[in-house]
Parts: sequence; structure tokens; C-alpha cells
Amino acid sequence: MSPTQEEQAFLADYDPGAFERPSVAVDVVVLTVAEGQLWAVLRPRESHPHRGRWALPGGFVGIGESLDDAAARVLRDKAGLEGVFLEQLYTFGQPDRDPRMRIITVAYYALVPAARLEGVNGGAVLAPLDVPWSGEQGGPVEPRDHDDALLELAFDHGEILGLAVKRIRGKLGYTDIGFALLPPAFTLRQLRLVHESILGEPLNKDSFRRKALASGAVEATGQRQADVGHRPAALYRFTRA
Amino acid sequence: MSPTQEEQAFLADYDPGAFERPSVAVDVVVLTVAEGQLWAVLRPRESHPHRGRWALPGGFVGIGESLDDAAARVLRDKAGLEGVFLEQLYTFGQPDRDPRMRIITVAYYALVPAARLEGVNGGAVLAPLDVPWSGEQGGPVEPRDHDDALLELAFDHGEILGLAVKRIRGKLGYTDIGFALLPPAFTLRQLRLVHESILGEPLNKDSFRRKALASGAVEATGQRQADVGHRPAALYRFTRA
DNA sequence: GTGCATATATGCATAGTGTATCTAAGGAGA
DNA sequence: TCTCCTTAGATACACTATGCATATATGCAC
Repeated sequence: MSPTQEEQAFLADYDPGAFERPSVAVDVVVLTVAEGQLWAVLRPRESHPHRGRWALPGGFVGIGESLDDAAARVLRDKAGLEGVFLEQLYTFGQPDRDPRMRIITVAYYALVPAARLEGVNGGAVLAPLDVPWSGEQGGPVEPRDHDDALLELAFDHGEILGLAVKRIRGKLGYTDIGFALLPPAFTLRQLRLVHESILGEPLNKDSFRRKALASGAVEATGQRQADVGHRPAALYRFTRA
Repeated sequence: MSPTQEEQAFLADYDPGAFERPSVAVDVVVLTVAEGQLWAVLRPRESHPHRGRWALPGGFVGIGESLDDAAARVLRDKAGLEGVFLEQLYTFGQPDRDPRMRIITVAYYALVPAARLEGVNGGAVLAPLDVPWSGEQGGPVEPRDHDDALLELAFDHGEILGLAVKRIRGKLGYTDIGFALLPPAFTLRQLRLVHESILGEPLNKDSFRRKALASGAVEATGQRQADVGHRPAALYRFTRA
């Protein structure tokens, strides 16, 4: 840190209003699972900088608005989603992350059942994510378009996406976030596919079944699948433990 | 959100510089383990608001300074610490969390071996923390003074402290953060006491020992304890797996 | 009906964990 | 020097979780 910055920060302790303030934004990573992989909502940037590149839905935080409220607003206005799982991820604040000015962004991630994202609106796309690392190693992930070509991301949004994937890989084992990606009634196979898609590796079918049933997190609805071309699986619902 | 806020946020998309910006600060939860419990560094507030209450070491983020740099600077200037474990925790942004103005704070947590905190300087105290919840339930924690009286905290710093404790409880099992609280050479008993103090519950001595040795995270230094009044334990060092 | 695909139950081998027991190695004090 | 106390560290065993194999069940397509 330069002496000038240090001096500024020192003085700011006593009169923060007298010094230059950063802008604060929120960006939301909207994730879903379909076809055995993760997908994220991206929007094309229509102005400079990074015009034409793809960006996370985001926006500035209002001066009287909480961070959670700002994230929920962005989710509603820019992805058409309400009432979904939404949690703070990490705050990105490198001084040069936006070339225009100092913008600190508080990243959130939302988990949505695939059915809620069928009609993605207003230029946004749902892009499948290649995760070029294993376990919780971390690093950027690579969104692709329908021709399997890489989508170029704006700012540090690749890093943000990567951290979201890393985070849900970690939280999958000891939280209920997997259920946020499923419809109200689901089969144990669907539940396992969600876990496999997030973890990027196959899981033992029988142990997964045993663990899921023993966890107390699911209960049978009494219903079964229909029209599936094989023995229909029982449908379960999520029950908070 | 009021229509005015929504309108502001909408317009801010196109000209963020034209609208009022929040101040952004960092607060650092400095934690250590000693005498079988967690301790945190607190400083008395010398001006309003919340004058006389206790606060986390903190400060405003310089306009050209990264968040990590700001946290490291606060740690150095207000707790006299350098080169310790330091990681972002969570960002707190309720509009009314500071009565003076809108201040968003990015909270960090630092983990420090107890020996590094023996001479706490400049009015700061090292306060033992009562954790009135089990597991990863979460909630505020209660710092106490030498007479076991509760210390009143400023702003939402009780909530921040509580989240830090919850976070390290969770990360203890699948990361190396426990070693950040130990000196370079330590016994397996010391390592277990760190885990027990963080988790707030006793651990099985033998299984803990087995797991620690099998993990590959520790190796024997060849040295032993001295002057301990019983069979001296072997000293180990941390080795990155 | 026959074949195919997946669901679901059961049994067994193996690995991990909790617990008990035994011996080792230091200091304190008679 | 001997005895006692305390904690270290090794070993054995029961129990549980998990991976894996096998057998049966149940739907649709033909």
C-alpha cells in the first residue's frame, strides 16, 4: 500500500465521509443441474467495457438497500426468479477489477430447479459449465454455448463462477442445498444425479440410496414415476431434519 | 424496497457515479485458543456511536486498496500482527448497522497461535468467548472480561464474532486451519485441545490420534516435551498434504 | 410372452471409529 | 531409592459405515 493510501485510510477513521468511496454492486451466480451437468445464467454485456462478453446478472446496491435485498432484486429483474435459494458467496474487491472505477461486488449464488429456468428471458442464456479441476481445488470454470464454443466472460466473472462451483461442492455433503435444485417430488436417482453433476464424479448407487434414506431428509410421497420404460421409481419429497 | 430505491438502482446501472455510495470497511476477528477455549481481540470504542463498548479491529478500505490488503493493514496497525492466517468471512450490509451512515463491512478472520498475542497492545484486550450454541447452529457469542462479566459489543460485532466461530467449526474438519493456532512444534494433545476448544466438545483421544497420524498432515520432529511431570509427548510439525 | 432397462432388497467383505486395556516414561515426594 | 501420579502411546476388539455383488421386481416396447 502506498503511503498516500495509508494516510487516507488513517484519516478516514475520523471522517470517512470526506474521502472517496467505492461503488458497491451485487452479482448473482444462478445455477441449475440438467442433463448431468451444471448450467449458469449469463447475460451479454451491451455496453463498454467488455461489450459483447458474457456477464453474471448484477447491479448496484441502493444506498438504503440491504445486500440480500439487492441480490433478490437482481435475481427478479434480470433472471425473472423469485423465492429461490439465495446465499452470499464472497466479496470481490481488487481495485482494478473494473476498468471504469472502483467497484466492489458482493457475489451471491442462487440454486434453482431446472424447470424454473426453461424460458430464460431477455437475451440471457443458460450455459453448461466445464469444470476443469477436481474436488475442491478451485479455479475458473468454462461456460459454453450451443456449439460447444467457449463463452468469453466479462471482468472477473469466471473466477466468481468457479468459486460458486467450489462452494456448492463443499456444502453438498453437510447441508441440504442439493434439494434446492430438484422439483418438489423427485426420485432417488434424480437426487443422485444432482450430486454427481455437482461433484463431477460418479457415486456408488447403493450406498447413496442407503445414506439418503437413513438421513431422514427424504420421505416417500406414495407416488411413483409414470411412462418411464422401466420399473418406475418411488417419488420422494424433502423433509427438513 | 421503496420505488425510489428501485429507480435509483435502475438508473445507477447506467451512471453509477451519479448516485450516493456507501462507505466500505473491513473488520477482523482475531481468534486464538488457550486454556481450552477461544479468545478474541477486542478494542474499546473511544468515540460515538457505541462509545465505551467493545469492537473488532477495523477500518475503512482505501479507494485504491484491495480488501485483502485493507484487512492485513488493520491487522498490522490495530492488533500488531503480520504473516498470520487471514481469510474473508462474510460481508455485512444492513442499511442501519451503523447509525452514522451507510457502512458496508467486509469481515475477515485471523487465526493466531496464543504466543503471538501475549502482549496485546494499545487498549486492546483478549477476551474469552462463551459460545451458547452447539454444533454449527450459529448465533452471537459472548466475550467476557477478567471478572467473567459480559463485554458489551458495538454494532453487529457479536453477530460477526458468532459467524467466525461457526465458520471455523465447519472448516476444522476438512481444512488445515487448526494448525494456524499452534506453534511450529506441538504435541498431538495440543492439537486435540485446539479442536476440542473450537468444537466445544471433547473428542475421542485415541481415534483423534490415529486420524491425525494417518492424515499425513503431521510428521514427528524427533523432539519431545521437557519438564512436564509425566511421560513427555513427541513433538510434531505440520506438513502440507 | 420376451427382452430390456431400471428399481429395490439382501448379503458379505472391508475400512473406519469408539472403547477398553496394557505398558512406558517422566516428575514429586517420602 | 522407592512409590505414586499423570499422561503418552500401543494393541486388541466390537460395532458401524461403505463398497460391491447378486437376486428379484416392475414397467414399456416389440
